[in-house]
Amino acid sequence: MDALVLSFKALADETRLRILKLLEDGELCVCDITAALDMTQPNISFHLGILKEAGLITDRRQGRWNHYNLNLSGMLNRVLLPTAIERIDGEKVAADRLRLNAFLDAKAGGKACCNPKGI
Amino acid sequence: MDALVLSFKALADETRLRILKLLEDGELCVCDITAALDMTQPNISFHLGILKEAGLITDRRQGRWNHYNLNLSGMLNRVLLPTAIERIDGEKVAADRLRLNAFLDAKAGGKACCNPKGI
DNA sequence: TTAATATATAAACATTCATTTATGTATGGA
DNA sequence: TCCATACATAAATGAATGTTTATATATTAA
Repeated sequence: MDALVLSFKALADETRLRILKLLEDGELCVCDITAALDMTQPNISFHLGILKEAGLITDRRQGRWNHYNLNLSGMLNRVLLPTAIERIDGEKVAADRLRLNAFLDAKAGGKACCNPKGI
Repeated sequence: MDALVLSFKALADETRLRILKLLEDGELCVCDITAALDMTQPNISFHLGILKEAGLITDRRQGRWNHYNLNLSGMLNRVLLPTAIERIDGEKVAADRLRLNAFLDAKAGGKACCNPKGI
């Protein structure tokens, strides 16, 4: 039962649902998510830690980047993740997408990853 | 998204999962649940309030008794409740069932509802 | 090898949540 | 009408959680 509580606790937070929603379209690194949600990096790392601890996401280290992905393995995750993601919506989610795209564009423009605007 | 967070918050607590598990077999009044979980009555009422607020259970007042039921209406509940209840298990759940049955037997024996042992 | 980048971790603080104790309210029986 | 019962609500406390600020670690580039 503990694992079940851990999963529900991880899902019981708006910030973490917003992160899962972004991951629906594929893996992202911490700086992508930080830019998209417009929050501090340690805060995002904290929430990613909780999602990972609950087994809802996996991480893949590559150099200094840590890429996070949805973990769709296991019966519980295959029920909970689509059920949740399907219902995550609203103004914040739309704004997250806009900021993420702007950030990814800046990255593609050849600038540094976590500081694409050179600030 | 708020309603979704509310649902997950309600499910993210062991005590509330134990209550849902008991309700799987049919409606119960507050004193039944209080006896089964061996907790204080205001604490049980607190948790029932959160489950009701999240729409996971309904209540039916009859005289001085308030009977609570699983609310299986709505797509989200029809996914979440079975998914959760199916996975709620362990020693505490077994002990809850034993205490509940003892309490229901005492009630059937003609004693007062919330104080079947006359203490 | 020095500096910058990406991320994690730690400490401090604020907030939310669970639990207990105490009290209020409504219902039904004596 | 009075009392006991079933439950809810309020206040107080303690524990868990989220957020920020500061710092540490690891990797890459210059």
